[in-house]
Amino acid sequence: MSNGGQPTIVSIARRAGVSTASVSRVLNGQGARRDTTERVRRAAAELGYVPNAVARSLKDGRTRQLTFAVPDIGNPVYVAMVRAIQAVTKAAGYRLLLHSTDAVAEDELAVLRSLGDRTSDGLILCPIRITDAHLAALASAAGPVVVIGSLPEPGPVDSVRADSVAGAALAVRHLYETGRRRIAYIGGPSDTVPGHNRDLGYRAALAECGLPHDPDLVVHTDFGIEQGRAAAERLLPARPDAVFCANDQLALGAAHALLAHGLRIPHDLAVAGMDDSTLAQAGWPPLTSVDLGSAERGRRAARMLLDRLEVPAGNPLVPAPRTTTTPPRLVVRASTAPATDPRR
Amino acid sequence: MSNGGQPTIVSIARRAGVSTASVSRVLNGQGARRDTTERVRRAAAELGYVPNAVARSLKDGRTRQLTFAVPDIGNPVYVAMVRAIQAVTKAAGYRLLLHSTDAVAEDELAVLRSLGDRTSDGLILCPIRITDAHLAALASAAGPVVVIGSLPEPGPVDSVRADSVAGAALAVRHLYETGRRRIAYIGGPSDTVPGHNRDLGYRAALAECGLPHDPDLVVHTDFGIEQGRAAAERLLPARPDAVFCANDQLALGAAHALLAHGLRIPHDLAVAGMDDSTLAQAGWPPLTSVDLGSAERGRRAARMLLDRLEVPAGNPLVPAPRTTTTPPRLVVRASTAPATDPRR
DNA sequence: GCAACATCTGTAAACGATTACAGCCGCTGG
DNA sequence: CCAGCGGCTGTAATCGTTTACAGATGTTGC
Repeated sequence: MSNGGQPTIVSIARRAGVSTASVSRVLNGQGARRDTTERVRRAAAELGYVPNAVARSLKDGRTRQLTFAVPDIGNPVYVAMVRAIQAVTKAAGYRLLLHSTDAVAEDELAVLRSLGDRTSDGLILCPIRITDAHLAALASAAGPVVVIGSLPEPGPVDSVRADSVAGAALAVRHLYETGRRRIAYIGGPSDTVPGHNRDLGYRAALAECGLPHDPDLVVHTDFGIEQGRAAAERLLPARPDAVFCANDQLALGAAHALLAHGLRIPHDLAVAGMDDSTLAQAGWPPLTSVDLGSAERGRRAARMLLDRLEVPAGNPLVPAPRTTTTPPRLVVRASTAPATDPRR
Repeated sequence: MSNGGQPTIVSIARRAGVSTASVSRVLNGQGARRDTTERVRRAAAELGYVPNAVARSLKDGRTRQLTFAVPDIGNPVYVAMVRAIQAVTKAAGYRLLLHSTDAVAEDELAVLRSLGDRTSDGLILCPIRITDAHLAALASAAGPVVVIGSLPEPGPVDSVRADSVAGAALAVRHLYETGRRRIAYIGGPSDTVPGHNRDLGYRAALAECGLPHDPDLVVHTDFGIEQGRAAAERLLPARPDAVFCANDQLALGAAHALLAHGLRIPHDLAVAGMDDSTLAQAGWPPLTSVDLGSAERGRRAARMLLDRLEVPAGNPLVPAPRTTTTPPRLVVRASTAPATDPRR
């Protein structure tokens, strides 16, 4: 044996005194004479044989591996996706390759290209911005891809998106309905898709509620707890009675800043975030947030990908790319209880 | 082309009018005539050739993939490990397969066995308990394994452990030094290695500080925010002046319960957790915690694994398994500032 | 102009599995 | 007793790469 001593189908064949074809057949449940079957089974067991997945992959052109390219595993939103995806793929007998892109576009494109190396059977890509280069690369991808994020319609591939416009509006409307009138906004970087859309939702809901859009009540910054803290500091002079944040991290930071100033939440100011990550429950007081369905998006993306892979053999009809949207859901917690005096 | 239209080394050879050997050589940087080199390069570019990693793996017996078997990606501690591992493997040109075991021993053993399928070149295993079956499987693993966790000495494989005994002691001593005398403990399941060790550290530090071990001040439960809340409720009648928790999740839950009772942190009670995960910073007030070096453990595990893999060819000397321990580090935050009246 | 040598190139054999095909065997029925 | 048939089995090709070896080509020096 030229390899590391690992038994192969050949060693089994020799030991059992049969051909490699028979070994393969027995081990894969094809018919064989009782005698042969037994000898092969025994030899395999004695040698502790484990089939070489690489060789098998080469033969039948599939690896039973899927890749998930995620921008930042530090963010609980993506953790939720990883979990959901992992659960689906595991159940379907696929392994999961985790690729961290660090939100670098060049890296995302590299992953897309590397689909051609046949290392995995499909890819779930979660880009934070979508450039023309992305669209081009998606259109000519060497295998099935599902994008988690918002592609222009009609997209080149399957995609799952969150409705963050509606989600943001849900939160703002809720703040309005609980009596808030000076609703500040801490937004993420507006050149990202989520950053931009949440912005839109904020403005739309303000308009709908008949509230003016006051630039003094808006701050844009990067996502992060520390950034939320700093942003809240900058907003305080404008005397908001509520702060809506594009993200739970920002909301948590903002809440800390407010509490540090001796303000009471929700008595003096309400705080709401987005994503409904574990951070929202972890906050004090627990934060109202909007669940954009991260886990659900992961689940759906994984399913769509598997659907593409499990086309019954000899079916050349490739269905057109589909897009699905997960509905947002408002999760009300203590941080947005109505102000004690509704007329304040 | 019998496959999905993917160009292979054969298509390039045909197009460039050379043999496959030449193509391979050119593409792998071996010497070749200028003319040949150019023709091959051009043909490859025109066809958009990407080498088939599966075939290559089969040939040279390595996949450049590593597996990380993690109990629960929901836990920030493991997220930190995944991140650190991913960073190291990526830099070394390895892909990372993430396998979620859901802390099921049977599943951990299955991963260990599946090392034999040559899907990945090595495994980082993070078991939550270690049984004899684990030890046996480790000893006969089909490839290099690094365990993150505490193996009996001398271990069958490389391992990286945290010193949670010392870590817990650090926290308890800190509480003592800031004037606390009735230090309660919310522990994790004591049949897990971390659960057990943190327990030991708590007791040791109490003894060292000359404090009695009062069973009324101790509660054991599962890890989780909700569990922390419930546990704190049960502790209150015993009138502790500090709560040390085996985990940030527990600490966060406990803090919530205390605040909900109108108690002030740290004025009335100090709270400290362990792991120094993002939850600790997210808490209000920000929680003192003990960094057990999750990221560092991930990093070291990855490095040790790579060390095993990159043995200069033809070196049959396999070094004995090594064990390394990451030192704990106390991170003091607002939740354990000294009580206002030091004599209370 | 030719020998000696260096450099490049092609042929073919691996890697470990699956599988089409053909051959062999034993059985059944006439 | 033999044709025909069905079930097992073995041989060999295949997946896409890398690489040892041998053969071809070119270069240099005399």
